[in-house]
Amino acid sequence: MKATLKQIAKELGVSVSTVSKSLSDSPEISEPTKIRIQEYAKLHNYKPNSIAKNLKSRKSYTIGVIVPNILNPFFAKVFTGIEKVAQQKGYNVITVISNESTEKEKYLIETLNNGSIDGIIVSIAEESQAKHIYNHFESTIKSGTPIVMFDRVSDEVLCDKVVVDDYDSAFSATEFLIQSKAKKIGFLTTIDNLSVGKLRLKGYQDALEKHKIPIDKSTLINTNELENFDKALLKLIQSKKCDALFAADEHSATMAHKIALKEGVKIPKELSIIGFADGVWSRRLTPSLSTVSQHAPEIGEKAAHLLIKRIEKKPEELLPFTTEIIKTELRYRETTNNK
Amino acid sequence: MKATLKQIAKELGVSVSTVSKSLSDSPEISEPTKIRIQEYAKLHNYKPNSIAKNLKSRKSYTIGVIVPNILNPFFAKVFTGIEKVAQQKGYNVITVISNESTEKEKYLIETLNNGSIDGIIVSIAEESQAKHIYNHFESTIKSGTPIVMFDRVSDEVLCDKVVVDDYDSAFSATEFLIQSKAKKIGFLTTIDNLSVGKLRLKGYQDALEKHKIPIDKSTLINTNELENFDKALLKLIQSKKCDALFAADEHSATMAHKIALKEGVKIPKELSIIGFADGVWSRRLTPSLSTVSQHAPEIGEKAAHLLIKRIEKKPEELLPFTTEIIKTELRYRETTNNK
DNA sequence: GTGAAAGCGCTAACAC
DNA sequence: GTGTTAGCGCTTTCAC
Repeated sequence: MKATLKQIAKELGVSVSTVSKSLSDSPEISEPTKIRIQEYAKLHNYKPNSIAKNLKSRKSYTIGVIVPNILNPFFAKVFTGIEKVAQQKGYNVITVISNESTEKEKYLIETLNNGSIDGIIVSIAEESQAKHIYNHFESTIKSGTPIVMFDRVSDEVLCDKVVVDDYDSAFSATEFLIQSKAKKIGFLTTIDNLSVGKLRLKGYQDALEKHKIPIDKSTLINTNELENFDKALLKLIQSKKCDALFAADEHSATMAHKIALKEGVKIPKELSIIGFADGVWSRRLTPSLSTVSQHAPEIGEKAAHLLIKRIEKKPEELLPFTTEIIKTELRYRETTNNK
Repeated sequence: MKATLKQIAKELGVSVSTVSKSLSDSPEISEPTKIRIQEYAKLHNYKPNSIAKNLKSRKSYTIGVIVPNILNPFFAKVFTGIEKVAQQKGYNVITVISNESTEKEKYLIETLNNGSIDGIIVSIAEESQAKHIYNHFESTIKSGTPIVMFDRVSDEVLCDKVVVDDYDSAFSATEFLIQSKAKKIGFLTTIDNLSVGKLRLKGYQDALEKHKIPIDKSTLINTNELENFDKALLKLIQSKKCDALFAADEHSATMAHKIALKEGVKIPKELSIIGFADGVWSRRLTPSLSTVSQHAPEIGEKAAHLLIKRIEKKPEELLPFTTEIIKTELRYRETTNNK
């Protein structure tokens, strides 16, 4: 059914190599035969079989992407960036979901690393970060498959990385709250066992310290068990201890928003909220949520560029590993007292 | 670097086929050699090159997925369903984004259909639906690559489909509003040129008709130009003509929510809202949004099952094309007057 | 200018 | 039990 070089060759009474050369417009072949063959190929809708080409070239022109959860709009946005660049550079993207599980992550990376991909872009599963299990990445790299990590990365693995300035942005966001006269700023997180979660907490703490504000542990909610988190948050908001909250992730930010409104707390008059969040939804909330925006598509683009650069480098040139930092942006919306 | 059958064969002084057979545990080979070879392979971390296998078997064990926009949580959720089933059945998923453009859709489907995928799952780009351009799908199917369409499908293309009962659910949702004593129910849509958009409008109209409620065109906002939509919606809400709104898509549903609150309209006392929407965010709004839930992951699972079934069928057995309908569910949250 | 042949890594029918 | 061979579809070197 599908046209192949062989069939075309047979049909036109020439050799396979003549057809191959004609279709790649080689100067070796005479114009008339080239034209004859090209027209025949077009007519029969010939498409070179990419699998055969890949086998020949020992490249798959495919990159594997492992994300913990595509429903998180941050990862979905990063993905659009990856896909865009891959597209431009002629690569396909195979996407798989680790579901935050180390076992699945291991399994996926091993199945991908069998020739079907030229390199991998990954954001580490929560479980792997919590338990510091990274050897599956190391063995993959050792086998010759390059890896680029983004957002959730590990110092223990030598590879290219793309991260956000989590520490700095948490610091600035906290400082912004201080400067807009917040007296007591609470911190909310459900991602305390992630690399990014720790950095955000540190940024918050250091900002308070810089302004000589003592840290009150009772205004810090720090659990990744969502039900307990919600209960603790309700109590904190009912206590009216805080006049501002900094949220390290989407769940805490939106829950703070929701519970405060439910409890009749005026936002931002009585309570300001800033949170890490992506996607259009922070704008859709009423009042709309002030956020730290992570430029997720750029992260994806950068990661794809780094990976493809490493895939396409000549073996002799060695490329030092880099860590790219994408700047965040504070988006002052309606849950903060802006000038 | 990477182990191949050839290398192993050379190293152990046996033939390639002996190695191949040993590794697939063929009974043809004696236990001692099998064990010797298997151990050597494990030691050197041998992995069969899937590209070579695919070339041999003329299958890629990969399915292509074309979505208009992965940032829409509906598509992200469908994707999780596809990925899950693919995973189970040993298939990879190559995901590409048409960005609602016919040209991109055409380009993508053609590049995918070169041997790198065994079949395609697609939700049609808006432009293609608006202009009724479907020949790229037809030619792909004719070339022997099966397609499964979901959500945005076309009667003009013969293939398997998975859809939601858009008409029925719009009908029931409207009827629910009528029964909860709404006097004037407006209709909002920004997806009027999509197949699903038309069905939802029809369901709304027929529900009104059944209850002998005249349709007032001035309460119907129907434009896919978002800025105009928002302006018209603001006017409609300010006019206080309606005491209920049915929204055919996420944008209209959330904008109605946002504008109503901004205008001081009490939800649901003065205005009820039901909308088509997916993802956790409708719950995060205050008041939380009542929705028509589309069971998106199930749609993806079903689509993947249908596609793989068709891919793996023997050529001699013909499989009639089916259209699966996934039931929706009304989620009564806080923007409606529930019993 | 055209074609034969080798080879990418693998499988499998067929010798021996 | 093990090896030889052919072939999946393609590219590319080398002969003619």
